[in-house]
Amino acid sequence: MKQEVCRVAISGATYAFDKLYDYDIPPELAGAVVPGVRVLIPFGRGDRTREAIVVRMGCDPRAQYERKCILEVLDAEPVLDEHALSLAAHLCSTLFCTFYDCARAMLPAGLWFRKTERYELTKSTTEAMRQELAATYPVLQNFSKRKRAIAVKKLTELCGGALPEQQIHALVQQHILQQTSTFDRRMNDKTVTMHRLGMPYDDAMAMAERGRSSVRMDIVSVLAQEGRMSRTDLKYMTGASDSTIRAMVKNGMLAQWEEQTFRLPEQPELSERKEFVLSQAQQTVYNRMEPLLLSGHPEAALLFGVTGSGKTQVYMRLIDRTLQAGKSAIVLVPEIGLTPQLICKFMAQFGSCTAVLHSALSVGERYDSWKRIRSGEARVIVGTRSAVFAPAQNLGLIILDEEQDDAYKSENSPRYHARDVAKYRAMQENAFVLLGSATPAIETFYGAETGKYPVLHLRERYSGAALPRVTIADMRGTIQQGYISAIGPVLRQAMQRCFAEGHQCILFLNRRGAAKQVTCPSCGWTPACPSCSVSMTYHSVNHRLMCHYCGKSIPVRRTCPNCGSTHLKWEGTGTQRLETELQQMFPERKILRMDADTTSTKGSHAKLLEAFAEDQADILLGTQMVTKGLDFDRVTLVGIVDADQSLFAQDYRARERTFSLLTQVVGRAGRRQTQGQAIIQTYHPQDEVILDAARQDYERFYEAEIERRRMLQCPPIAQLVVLTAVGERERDVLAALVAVKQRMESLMAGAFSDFCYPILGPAPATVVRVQNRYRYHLTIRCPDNKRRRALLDGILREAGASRNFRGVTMYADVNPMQI
DNA sequence: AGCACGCCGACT
DNA sequence: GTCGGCGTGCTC
Repeated sequence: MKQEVCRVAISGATYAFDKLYDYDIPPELAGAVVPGVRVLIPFGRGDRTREAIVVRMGCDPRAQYERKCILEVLDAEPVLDEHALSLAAHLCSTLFCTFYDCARAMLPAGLWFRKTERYELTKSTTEAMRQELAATYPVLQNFSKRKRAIAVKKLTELCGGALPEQQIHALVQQHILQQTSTFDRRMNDKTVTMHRLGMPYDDAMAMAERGRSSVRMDIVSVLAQEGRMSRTDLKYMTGASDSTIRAMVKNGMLAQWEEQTFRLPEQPELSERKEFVLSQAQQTVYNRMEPLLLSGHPEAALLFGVTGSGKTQVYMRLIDRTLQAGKSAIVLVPEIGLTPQLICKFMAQFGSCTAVLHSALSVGERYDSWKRIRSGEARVIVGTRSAVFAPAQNLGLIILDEEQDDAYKSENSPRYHARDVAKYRAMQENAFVLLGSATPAIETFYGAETGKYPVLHLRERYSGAALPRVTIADMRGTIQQGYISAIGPVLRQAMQRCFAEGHQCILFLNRRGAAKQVTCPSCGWTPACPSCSVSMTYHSVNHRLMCHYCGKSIPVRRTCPNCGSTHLKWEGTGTQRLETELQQMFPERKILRMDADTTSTKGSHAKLLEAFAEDQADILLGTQMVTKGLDFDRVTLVGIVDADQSLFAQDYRARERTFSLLTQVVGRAGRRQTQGQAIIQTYHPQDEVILDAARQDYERFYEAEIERRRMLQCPPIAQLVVLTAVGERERDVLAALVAVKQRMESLMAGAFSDFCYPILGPAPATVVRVQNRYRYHLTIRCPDNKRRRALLDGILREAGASRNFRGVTMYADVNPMQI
């Protein structure tokens, strides 16, 4: 009988040596080795055991090397089916990532195994030999013939904290000891480490004072106040490090235990399916989509519906039809935490055949969902970005809600866009991709315009509510009029009127966090993070300065360390400061603030929204978070405090993001009978983006923007590949990029003369230094084709293998969201 | 990455 | 003489 062979992708490979390796299949494993199962194989000179995935049967026919043998098969059934394997291969070649990067994105974490390395005496070692050798190698005292293998961790402990590596190495060489590895399933529930004081307050404080440790004293007083706190929060509040807390647990000052993390409430009552009636407009677009869904070919469409036009009902009807046709559907949402209302609707409608995939689930829960999906039991899958990989059986429909959202692009390897993956899957599995948005991504609309897929419009709000009346409030000159406030006179009056009518309002701050910077007016000093090239911002909750990139925090200073001035200035309109200001402006009104600070604990987001919906506050104040999928009957006024903030970022998508944001926020006003009002405060009332957003005129915005993209040669007109280098030594990082640029240019002059495009850079990344690592990049503006893949593949493999680039890692990102 | 092999300095 | 430094090249 012919010797069986297969080709595998190995775990833990870098891009430089990530390729298929051929292995023999021992006869006893013959039936068990099929494409998609994970196996253990010996790899490298040292034949260390590694995990691998069988990608296909057979081998490289021209192979002249000797093959090794598969050791073990880990799965009874493939974890990746044929579609998934070919999708992974496609992602590797287009996104320049390793096969295992893809596998990690596609499979639930609960499936991964933890490798435990153990040592044991070899069979041929006698007790006499062991005793004799123990004189020279004391580590042998821990072993006996009867005892099973000892895990490295245990052995380290037995040897007093340090593993005697030389001894072990020598003993392995002499075939006295051998290493074995086992892979244990880890399915631990997601838990959070909690702390409280481990002794009475006075004793703990005395201990901390004796050690003259201010951090410990802080920890003790914070815990005395709060009683109990998670380790994450404790670190946030006090700036303590893990090691400090661990030491305090060890000496008894703190107690520690594990607690289950919050989970989304399991299915809200499996109520009877609500029959809903589609409006005329909804029915019209549904009628156009149904044939696409049932065509049996790959299809796509853009559902372009203004905010409040009832896209969700159309989705529901489509999913219903998909299920009737015996197929399954995947619904992607940008961020599950922000759309609890949507999830509940789906759960209520499709009940037990729904599976939700998101990060708040425990590892075990996610694994269970994955199994339910793979078995075909769950046929409606609602989830975030990575749910696009869900092993849906007989896939018929993929919906991307709010398809323009940046959250659909992965920030780390594999750097995929869920929209592209959805299209690829649709292509393979003859499914229908529906992109839904009120402000489609420029590239999506471009695709529709160039005839790749149809656009279906929902131009009116469901139930005929009018779009809000939008006012642009010119903020120029308000300071001269005596208003130093962030709330200008126009918005202020509108708010007063709104409250007088007994309504609620939403105020939107156009920035990421509660940014509040500290500066010294006399010398210009500003606190900078010691490990990142950004300044630190003030957080009132813990009264500390924080770095938003690495999370480091330091206590607030009263004096400038540079010049000694005691008049430090607190700058910027963070949500926190605005809250204070609003409270003074409207003392009798209740304000809910929603930002990274107030929603740091899981579930607090939903609680805040609930409180607002139940009328417990008059003003909802927040950042990006208030823009998503909220639907409140009594909100008639929306104020955008600082519309300009995101307008002038230097990257090419800044205008698009601003337009989308403003349009979404404006759409939050008046979703029922009453016509709402939106007020956009700006210092640039003439800017086209502001004007177009105020008019809610997407097409006009699109025309201007696509023209800009054409001028700038940016996506979707041209494509960008950004090569980033990261390393601790700045000049090494730059040198590596200069070398790579030269190499590419010489290739483009020679073997790749048919693929010659300008290379820009090296340029510093937006934040040059993060956690003491410098990042620079090259930008190549070139089309996506075989030649590009070949060129970049070669470059990245060379760079990864080269010794000259030690300490510098390099990766490519295709059409990144931010440059 | 992680490991073995190989070729030069300061030790028993 | 040898133990061990880390530069180099390979991984089916």
